[in-house]
Amino acid sequence: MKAFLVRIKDKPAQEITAERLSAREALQSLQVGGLDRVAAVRVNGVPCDLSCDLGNEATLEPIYVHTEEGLGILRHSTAHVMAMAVKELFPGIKVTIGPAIENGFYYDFDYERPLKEDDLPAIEEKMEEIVEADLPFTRQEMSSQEAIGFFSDQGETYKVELIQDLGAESVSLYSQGSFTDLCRGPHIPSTGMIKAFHLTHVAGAYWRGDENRPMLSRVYGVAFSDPKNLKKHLRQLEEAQKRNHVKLGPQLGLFNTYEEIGAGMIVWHPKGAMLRHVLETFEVQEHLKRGYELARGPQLLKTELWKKSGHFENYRENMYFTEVDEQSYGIKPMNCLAHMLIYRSEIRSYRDLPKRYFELGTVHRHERSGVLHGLFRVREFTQDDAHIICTPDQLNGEIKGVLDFVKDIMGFFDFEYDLEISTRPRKSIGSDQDWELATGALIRAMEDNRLEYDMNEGDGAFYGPKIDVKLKDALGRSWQCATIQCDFTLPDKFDLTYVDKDGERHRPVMIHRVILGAVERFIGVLIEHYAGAFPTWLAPVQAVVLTVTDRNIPFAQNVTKGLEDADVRVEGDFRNEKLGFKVREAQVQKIPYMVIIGDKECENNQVTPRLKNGQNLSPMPVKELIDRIKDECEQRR
RNA sequence: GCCAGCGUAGCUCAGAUGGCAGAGCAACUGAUUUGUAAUCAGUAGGUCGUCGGUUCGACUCCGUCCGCUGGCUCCA
Repeated sequence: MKAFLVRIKDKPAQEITAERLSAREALQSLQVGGLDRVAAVRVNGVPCDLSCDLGNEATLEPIYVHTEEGLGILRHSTAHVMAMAVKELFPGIKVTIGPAIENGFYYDFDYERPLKEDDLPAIEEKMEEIVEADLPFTRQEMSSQEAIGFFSDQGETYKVELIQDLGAESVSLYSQGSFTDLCRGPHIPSTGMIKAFHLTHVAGAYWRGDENRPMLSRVYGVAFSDPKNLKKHLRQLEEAQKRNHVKLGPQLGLFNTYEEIGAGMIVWHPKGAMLRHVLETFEVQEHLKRGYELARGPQLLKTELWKKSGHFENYRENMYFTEVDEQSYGIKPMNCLAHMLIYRSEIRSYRDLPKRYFELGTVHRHERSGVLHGLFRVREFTQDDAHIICTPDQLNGEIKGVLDFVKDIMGFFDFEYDLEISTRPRKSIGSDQDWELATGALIRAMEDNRLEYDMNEGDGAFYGPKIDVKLKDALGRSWQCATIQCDFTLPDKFDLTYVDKDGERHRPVMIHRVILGAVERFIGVLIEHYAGAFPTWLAPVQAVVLTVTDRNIPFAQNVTKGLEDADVRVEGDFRNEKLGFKVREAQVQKIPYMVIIGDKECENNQVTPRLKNGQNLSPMPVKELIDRIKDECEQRR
């Protein structure tokens, strides 16, 4: 018999004498409630199975299945259940990896044919059986060599590869029923804890994300500790779908794509073009306020220049080329080159720096066809791009300035965002020293501004490291918007200089940066953020004048004219229809103000505004409405 | 690019197993003159994404191309 000293975190310890003691037994004797809802347990901070044996002293924290961490474990276990079901249904199929992910789980399989959506019901049915059977998850340790033998015998070559790559002495295996998987764990006690799950979709996925390796079948699913939560989740997905900019955009007359024009090319309809115009005007103002100068380069630049900059060498696959008068030209995928030449067109003094050139620059990039998506990934887009050329001493201050700019704009739109620093990619130019310097500058600026960030190794631009700002769409997918990139190489390649106090020429450094990122993508995020109901200052149509009857048309025309003259973006709906019909249409179009004109209004020379939330304002003179709208525009509400 | 799903009227969608292409909304015409989310009636509208094949016959089956959607390490 041994003595075990156990406690729940922050509670008094209890001594238990036993031959051996599992975490479950300890929790029982510590009288922890709701044990049937405990997915796993932290033992001295390490996540473990409930069945794990404790050492002689242990601080325990139960992980309940409804918590985020508990759900992750439940989902991971559900992935194992799915793998078991799939192996039973498709003999000879190979399992690979199956982690829990945000909002669900997946498992990748290799089979003689790709799995299809039609296969899912059968898999779900089989999973149901496994859950019903309430099979316990059991863990065993095995030496890597033994485990390799074990999986080789089953033909599970991917597992063998994983174990070899791990390079550990021993590995852990988890089994439920006849199914055994290589896994770190922990897992839920038994399959019966899975109260609700649903397989959502299948997709192809390369083994280890590498397109040179086999294409696997990935099955995605969700799992919950309570069927109610599954229903809730599915409802939320439906709600998110209503915000989908790919649907809303064309419905609201903002933009469309045309098969006959080409993939990844957006056509802006009048309302969308107006929205862009408002946003771009705002952008220009915000830049001018912050000491940027406007600049503008052409779409076509000689291929020779792209060779000089390194784009031809490093970015060619993403570029379009054409020939003009037997000269090769490249369509710009970035805006920097013209700005370099603008800088170089004069001798620059240290007194002139920093130079900040801003351009709403339209670029073309050849994105792979499969990644195109609505406004979020397109082949032609406009960046709110700027290049800051400064002395090395100014670099930190300039980066911090841009970070503040980003914070202002994102705060202005009420966006939450994540920050990421990306480091040197395999295909890149420049010396190690410059890369270190540049990466260090980014990290320092982040830390000076006390910002939290993730590291994304090897994902930088070919000419320098970058800070990325990521926003989430309605479905929780994150998209890069703002980015700040340090560049020591282009100033070198273009021999940019400034004359310093010492009278000598020195090399400036450069920052590439965008705030919104691509106007297209940003508008996509905006549409989803506002669910298409834009605030007054952004709304392409701010007001629609609605007549009750034909008698009211002359006055309504006056009102419309008055609003137009005051630069309100207004439309008139004088059709011979019932008011309810016209209100409905304006509502569906999410127009901020409906201006109702009936006999009463005509008599009193007033208008009755109806807000898109359904609220009626009391009748007022047109002037008052104009002031109200103007005020909202000024305050950008 | 690769894997899966999808493409029928301007929009949303029906159209078992191959046998003359349908509805609602929108559009147009007329009636109605309307007070806060759909007034009524009529008319018109389609090379079933493209091109090719199989077949007596293809929206339907096969192939090609075009386009759209989801996904392509959140690491056992």
